[in-house]
Parts: sequence; C-alpha cells; structure tokens
Amino acid sequence: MENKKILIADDEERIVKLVTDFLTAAGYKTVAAYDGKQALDIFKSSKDDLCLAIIDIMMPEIDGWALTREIRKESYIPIIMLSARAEEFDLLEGFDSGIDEYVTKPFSPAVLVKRVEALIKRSSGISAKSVTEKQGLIIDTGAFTAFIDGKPLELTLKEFELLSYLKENTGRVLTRDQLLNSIWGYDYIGDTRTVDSHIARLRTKLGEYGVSHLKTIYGMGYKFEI
Amino acid sequence: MENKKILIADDEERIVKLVTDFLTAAGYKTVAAYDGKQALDIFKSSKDDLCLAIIDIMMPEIDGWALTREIRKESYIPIIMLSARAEEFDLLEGFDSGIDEYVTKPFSPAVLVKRVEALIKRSSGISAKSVTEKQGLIIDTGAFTAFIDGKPLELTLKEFELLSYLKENTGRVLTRDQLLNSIWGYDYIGDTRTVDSHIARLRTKLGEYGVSHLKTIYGMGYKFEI
DNA sequence: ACCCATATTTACAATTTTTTAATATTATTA
DNA sequence: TAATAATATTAAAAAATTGTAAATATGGGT
Repeated sequence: MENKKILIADDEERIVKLVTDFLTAAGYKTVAAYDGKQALDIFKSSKDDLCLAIIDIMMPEIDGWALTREIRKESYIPIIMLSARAEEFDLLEGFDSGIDEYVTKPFSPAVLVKRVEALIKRSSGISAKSVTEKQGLIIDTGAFTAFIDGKPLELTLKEFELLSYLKENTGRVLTRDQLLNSIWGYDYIGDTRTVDSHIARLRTKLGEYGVSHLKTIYGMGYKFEI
Repeated sequence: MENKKILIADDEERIVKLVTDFLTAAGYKTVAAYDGKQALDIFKSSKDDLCLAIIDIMMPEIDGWALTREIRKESYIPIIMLSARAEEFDLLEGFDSGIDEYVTKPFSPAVLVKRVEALIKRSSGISAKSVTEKQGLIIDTGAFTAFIDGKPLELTLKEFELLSYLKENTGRVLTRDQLLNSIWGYDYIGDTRTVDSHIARLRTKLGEYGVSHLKTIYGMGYKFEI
C-alpha cells in the first residue's frame, strides 16, 4: 500500500530473494536484512517507512522472537513469522506477542503474498497513526502513548494534547490564548489559569525532562525547547 | 479407548510431524497418511482402531471432502478438518457431511490438541489429558471462534466482532464512533453506551485477560493492548 | 403469537479529569 | 531593592466520562 516498505529479515539469502521477487512483482517495495541486528537497525532508522515485517525465527545475533519484542515496544506494524521447521512453533512463545501470521517453510510465495495483502488491507483501515520523536520524547497519537527515554508516561487527554501541540511547535512561543484555541477549541472568557495548571501537572509528570524542556516565557506564554 | 489411534491425513509432511509431535506429547497414538488414498486405505484396514481423524482439505488422489464422505459411509468417528485458508470453508460444503471441527492454518498445535481432547471426551465420555499452554488470545475468523490459552470463549456476534476489530487494531485507540461505524455500521446520533456495554460483557467473559488487555483510554475510547 | 437469546437503552453510581480559586513564589522594572 | 505583575502551587469544587446493572427492545425460531 502507498509507498511504504516491507521489511524482510532472514539469514537465508535464497529466501530473502524469493520473497523479495514475489513481493516486488506484486507491487510492494521491500528492504532486506540478513540477521536480527541488521533488521533492528533498519527498523529503528526507518520505522515510519515500514508497513509490515516478515521475520524468520532463526537468525544470528538477534533471533526472531527477540526482534519481535523490540519492534513491539515501539510499533504495531503487522508481523509475519517464518519458521524453517514446524517444531519451532512448539514454543508458542509468540502467540501473545503480537504476531499476526505464522508461515512454515517451505511455503508457497503466492500464499505468502496473499497473507501480506490481507494484513496490509486490514491494517490500512485506520492507520492514521503518527509517531514522532524529538529529544528522547516519543509521541504516538494513534496509540495515545508517550515515552521519555523509553519510559511510558501516564497522561490525561488534555495533558497529552498539550504536550503534543507544544512539541509540534518546538521552539515557538505559544500564548495561552493560542493554546486554548487550538486544544480547547473555544475563546475562553475571563482569565483562568487553566493552561498553567496543565503545564504544572505536565512538568510534574515529566520530571527533570519537563523542567528543562517546557519553558515559561514570562509575559508571553510557553514553549517546548530542545 | 485409550489405546486407539488418531489418523492424521495431510500431504504436508511438516504439518503431519507437528501434529504428531503434539498429540504424542499429549499421550495419544497416531497414524499418518500423506494423501487421501493412503488415508482411506488405513481407515478401511483399521477403522476399529481409530478414535478420531484429522484431515486436510487439499490432498492428492482423494481430497478431504471425498475422504470424509467415504469415512462417513462406515463410521462416525469425530473428524477435524484442516484448511490452509479460511476461505476454503466458505463453501460450507461439509457442514452436513459430518465434520466436527474446522481448524484454519496456521493453527496453534495446542489448540488443536484441545479440540482433539474435547472431541474424544465428547464421544467417549472419558476425560482426555490436558496440555496447559499460555497462548493468549487466538481468533479464528473463519471458524468464528476465539480462544484464550486454548479455552474457547462463548461470544455473541457483536462481542466477537468487537474483540476481533480491537485485536486487529492492536495498540491503537479506537473511539466509540469508530467502533460504531466499523462494527455496527451506522451513524448514530447523540451518545450511546452501547459500546461500553459490550466492552463490559467482553471483559467479564475474558476474565483476567480482558481486564489486562482491553484498556479504556479516558476521554478517547478503547484499545487492545498486548 | 410466543419464547428465547441477543442487543440496546436507561439511569445512576463511581471514577477520573478538568477547572476554579486562593495563596505563595518568582521575575521584571523602576 | 521594593513594588508590581506574572506565574507556580496546591487544594477543592465542578464537570465530564465511564462502569454497572437492570429494564426495554429486537429479531430469529418454533
């Protein structure tokens, strides 16, 4: 779908080539990794460009299960798991780790393409998710989650929206009126300290990070600063 | 009853091995056939020794449907039908041909064992051994069944659809509007607690699993979380 | 028409979030 | 540095959202 890519992670070059050829023929773009480490690097550096991952269980460096867990910390892209031997599924380790499909080698490439198509079709329904990262702060509006240095934050709706908006406008000072209009969506009457209250709670929840990045511009408003 | 065998008929050797391994581990004896003709021969020569048959639809010589019909002429042993794709079941060809269970590949071997146990128990009254596995939630859209750790759930249509949809969008927050539009398919006016009610019942039926995976995002909606 | 299972609505309690308000602290400027 | 204006802090009130259970409605099957 669109112009996103499918990550193929398998140490057997033969398999990678086979799958790549078929997916390319079906109109998909692909990116290959020949071990778990490489796959993870690719994921980290271009996770927004990926729409699906096909992962082999047995791989050097980082195996398929570990790779899946790492990916799942930051993304819910569909994952298809490959296994050279049916017995590897004995572990059943992944049934609760977000694997979407299991395919046993040897497989029919055409069948694999079918499953890829089905998964992409399914997940493209709502995938308006946008994940952004800046200075260790990750905001995933689709999942309504935010992380600082990998640690999840527990934010309420308004706090989340406020933080997102400030981060979107990194470096720019936003007045209370601007914030109220953008997030609250109304022209408020009188002078409430509503924004201040939320900023205060955000700073508390973000700890040191909040103090150093959520700056008050005296007489003006607030800004998110790098 | 205890020493009777389970016939496994599938042309994919790996599947036969996988299933055999699991059933053996669970204490059952098995006999394998790699095509329909061979399966029928085994059945004819030792039908009194069989207590159950697991049959793949797609097989050389004689396909699963034909084999089932032949078996049903002489025996009422439980039959579990395997299919590579859920769509194959769309034919519904076998619903009145004595099939007891449908399992779509890829399947969890543990779930298959559970079904085997259930069927044998049902047909013999003797309790089967149990294999306890942690597998999380498995949704078989084709068979319209859902399992938690191998235990089947008794869900109504809306509950099943809601759970499926949430799981398909694992990690993503879905608003009540989105859920209503996607599952109920109407533009409702005003506010309804319909979704809430169904979530509540799902949580009850899923028990601990439901509580920990079906998350409420205050002010936003719901999401399925790993 | 009736029964049954499922689905939806309703009403209210419980909970969480948001806003308000009062007070304290800090930054700015004369 | 004192006066003043702006912001931070804190607690409590208010508002909004969700959970829950029971009542009502719907529709399939007999």
